[in-house]
Amino acid sequence: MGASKLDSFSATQNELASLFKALSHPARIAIVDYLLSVDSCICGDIVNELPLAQPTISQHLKELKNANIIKGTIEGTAICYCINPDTIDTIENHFGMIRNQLKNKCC
Amino acid sequence: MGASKLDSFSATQNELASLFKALSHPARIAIVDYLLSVDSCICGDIVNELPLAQPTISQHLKELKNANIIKGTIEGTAICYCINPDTIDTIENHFGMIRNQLKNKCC
DNA sequence: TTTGTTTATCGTAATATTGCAATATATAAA
DNA sequence: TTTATATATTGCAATATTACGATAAACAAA
Repeated sequence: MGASKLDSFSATQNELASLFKALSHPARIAIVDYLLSVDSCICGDIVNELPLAQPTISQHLKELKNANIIKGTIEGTAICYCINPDTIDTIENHFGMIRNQLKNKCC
Repeated sequence: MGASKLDSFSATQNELASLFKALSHPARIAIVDYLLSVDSCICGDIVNELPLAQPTISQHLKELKNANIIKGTIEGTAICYCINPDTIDTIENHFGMIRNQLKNKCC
């Protein structure tokens, strides 16, 4: 076979895995880093920042957008992408829960 | 081509991406969930908990171990796997930094 | 030593991801 | 309308991931 047995896991487990998958490529981490470093939410020039072709960047942006990690607003010809703080919260909360469960454990 | 251009990104970006990649599969999320739900750090029976064959689980455990998300101690014939709190810290800190950078931004 | 138990590795098929050239689409400006 | 600019989509080759049967390795108990 191959390809994961998604139906065998809970919705939450699949959603979390999708979020992490969206962040599992260095180019996408670099895009998030760049969006955080830019003071205003101007974008598009991400293509000039990363050593990847425009279609590749577009693809990575699409994945980040599908995962709700970034959001894009059309601004004339350009598109203004920026981080979606809600999704950051979701992930942060998950690790908070892990931290809570880790108390009272061995290891 | 295909396969990612790892050399083009910073060490930190690659390391973070690797961490997230280790968490990017529902089976591995389920393993982490299970390890958190079990009071003591007894393992091995993860195979009975998940709808996957033993070699597949072993492979997923290996990836989690390589990413330092879990650690395993040999205990006779069995191996006791448990969460590595240090790596949880690392990821949590990263999101803390993102949260800080997000203040004073638009969106 | 032989047997049973637990975990790891190998080999391989099915599928998914990555990257980019070529091209399409959409809008602004001339 | 024509031209330039910004982004998305398509198609495809290279590579990586996922899953598992078969088998190996490591060790405890009989």
